[in-house]
Amino acid sequence: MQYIKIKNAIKEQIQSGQLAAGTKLPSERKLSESFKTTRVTLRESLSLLEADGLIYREDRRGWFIAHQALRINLSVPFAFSSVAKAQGRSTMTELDFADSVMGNKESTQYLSLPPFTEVFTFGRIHYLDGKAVMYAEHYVRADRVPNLLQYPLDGDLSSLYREHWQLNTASCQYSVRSSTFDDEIASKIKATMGAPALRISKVNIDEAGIAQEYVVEHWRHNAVTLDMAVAFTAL
Amino acid sequence: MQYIKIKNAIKEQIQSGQLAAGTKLPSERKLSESFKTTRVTLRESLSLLEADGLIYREDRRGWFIAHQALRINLSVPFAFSSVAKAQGRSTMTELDFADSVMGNKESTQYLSLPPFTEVFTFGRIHYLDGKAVMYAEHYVRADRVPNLLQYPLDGDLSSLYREHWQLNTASCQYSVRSSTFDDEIASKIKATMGAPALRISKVNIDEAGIAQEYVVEHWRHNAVTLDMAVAFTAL
DNA sequence: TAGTGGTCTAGACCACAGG
DNA sequence: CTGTGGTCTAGACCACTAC
Repeated sequence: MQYIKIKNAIKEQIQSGQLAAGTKLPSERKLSESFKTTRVTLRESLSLLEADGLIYREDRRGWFIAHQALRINLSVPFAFSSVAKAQGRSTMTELDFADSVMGNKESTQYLSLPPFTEVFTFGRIHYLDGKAVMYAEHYVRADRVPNLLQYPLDGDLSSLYREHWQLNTASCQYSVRSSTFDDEIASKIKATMGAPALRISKVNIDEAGIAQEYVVEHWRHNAVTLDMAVAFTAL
Repeated sequence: MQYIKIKNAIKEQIQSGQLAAGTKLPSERKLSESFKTTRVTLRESLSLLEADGLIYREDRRGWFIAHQALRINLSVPFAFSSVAKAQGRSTMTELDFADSVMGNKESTQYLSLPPFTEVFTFGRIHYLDGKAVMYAEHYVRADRVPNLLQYPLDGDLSSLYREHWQLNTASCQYSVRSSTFDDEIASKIKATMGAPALRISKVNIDEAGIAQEYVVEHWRHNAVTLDMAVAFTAL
């Protein structure tokens, strides 16, 4: 099981702090040579480290030392950028597309809308320390946010909703599961198809109990740790 | 990219409902032959399907069609067995080990204990529909549950704590992240080392706000989906 | 243009599972 | 004992990245 040994050797190098996050590893050919093995075996080690979250890859660009995971506390309302800033990380958000469409099955279901209702949908790419770590698909009830698409969609959305339409999120419903990147999303965040991902879906509900936005976030699996506090009401 | 095509072919077979959950796939050699490729490429496809959660493997036994994920709602107190039963699934819990030790760094930290405090620790293997899906490590303040180790530890723990020591969990702190199985845990649940996993850590806190138990759950990544509802107090 | 990662082939040996 | 999955070798070609 030399691929285990290789994995551990690389792991030690990383954890000893020799290598800064974001550093590119040597090429697979060089690594396989220095470990006296073949690329196939070496890639086995790299895949393990990727699954472990210690390294990640950018499609056709190579392997890089992973950054520390961002910690997100789901128990409080949060904006990606402010959470990151509080942890000393830099962020950027990029609008991928925006459109007005007939709601699909998922969005109408989560937003409790009748079929064929208009929804605004848009996709955003989120960067952490210069690296794309998450892709978010948004679905918003069109009747609640008229002309949404005329506003800038690459900033803090909750502020936008509040300022222009007096909408606040009073509660959220989350669903979290492990998944992988499909072809389309992988290419948007320069990941490889099939790479491990964390899928977080979120329904934002206003004070009146009406679901107004449905978001599906696709995270590079090692980029985030979710925290939450739950208080049980007396039974 | 034939491994994509093979992946999709197998995926279709599974999703068309031809194959029941838990069914073993044909051997890798047979599959690679019928897809006219090599085992290396075929295993690439299988790995993708594993990451996708459609199949899983048991070490050296082969590949199996995955069951549907268990949905767990973290917002309410729950027992593994009752949640599963409500979803029509059968469960079993097995005690792996139980011991009294000096708390390690992690457990003393999460339980807010001074160093060198005694804690009870035990491990449990959780089965869903006959398959091992999760391994849980428990750390409990010894002073709160005297003689804990003399009681049966393969049942519902919250009932046990309540009946014998009048302990209730009033709130929980969760932390969720993607990870992989290490050698030890993999072998306990017959997974393979490095297979994708979901790591859920939980601190149970009583009515007085004292942390009494720290639990780390290691889930086969496709075996569970986490739901939660969060209400934000007015700001 | 040179080198890289992504993909693929055609074998091989071993330890373990299951009969 | 047979067949299986786990591991490994020594190549190869292509499309893309980085220069």
